[in-house]
Amino acid sequence: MDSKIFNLKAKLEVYKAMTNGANFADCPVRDVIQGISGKWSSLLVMALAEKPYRFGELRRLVPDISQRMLTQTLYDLQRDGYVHREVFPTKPPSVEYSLTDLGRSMFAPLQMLVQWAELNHDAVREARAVFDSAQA
Amino acid sequence: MDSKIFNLKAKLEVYKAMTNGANFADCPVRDVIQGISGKWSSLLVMALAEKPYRFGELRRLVPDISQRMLTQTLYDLQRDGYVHREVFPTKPPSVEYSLTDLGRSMFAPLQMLVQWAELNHDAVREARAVFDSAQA
DNA sequence: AGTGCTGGTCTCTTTTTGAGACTAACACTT
DNA sequence: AAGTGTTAGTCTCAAAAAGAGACCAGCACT
Repeated sequence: MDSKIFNLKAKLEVYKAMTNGANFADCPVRDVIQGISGKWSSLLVMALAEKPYRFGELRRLVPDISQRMLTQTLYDLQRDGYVHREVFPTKPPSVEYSLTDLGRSMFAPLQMLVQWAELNHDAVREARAVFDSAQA
Repeated sequence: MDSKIFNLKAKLEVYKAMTNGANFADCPVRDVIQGISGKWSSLLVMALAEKPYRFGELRRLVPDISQRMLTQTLYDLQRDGYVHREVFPTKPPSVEYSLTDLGRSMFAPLQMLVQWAELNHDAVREARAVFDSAQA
């Protein structure tokens, strides 16, 4: 019998209707936030907010990023319009990455979060310690 | 000969020394940011900022999260002290998730970023369109 | 000729995530 | 009493993403 399955489907439709306009599935905010919430994105934006950097400089500045992820994250940031990539015809050619106006504009609120992180690092670390010892 | 390797190692030490105090490898900010920069973390914090939710409600609110990732992200947020988890002895037992004071405190700067995302969604989308057509 | 620099790409392995079946204990319906 | 529904998860397996490291071209310096 698929009466069970049918009922389930009906319920799902109800849920969909109930949450329409209030759910987060097709949210423009998500579209933007996901682009900057990657593991390395915010870090690179923070670095580039200080000053433009070359590829190798960034690699040395963030030693535990793989070259592969550095390339890709910079590519993604460039695609979303946060970062400008400029190739200089030196030998060997060098590539400089810098924030665009959009990137700088996005860095402003990001910096709020970074400041919060600085101030509350200890609180988070203690929360972890408490939680871990409670679990044990 | 490993003179090549030796030189490389020496250089790496130099780089390490050069960037000490200025690199991002052991940054307390990173420690905090990474915890909230996951794919689902900020989204769930945003939802819980509105009001407390139960497990199933969150799942319906964010239809494209897997149950597995919902469980795990909530666990991580709880461990870092952003989220409080309370089990009610109903039948079947229900579990309510809510933001802690730390969570609400973190949501304040996060909201700045969300507002920026709302305002600049179109700019990002256009940057992508421009970039993609330039690549083609 | 050998070594280094540049900014990558390619391949392989490990980790993370997603999809979906499955659970226990109880309530309500039939 | 059997069947269905609810709850908040866990478990397993497949797919996607990330990390590690070799490799590349082109030129400079020794």
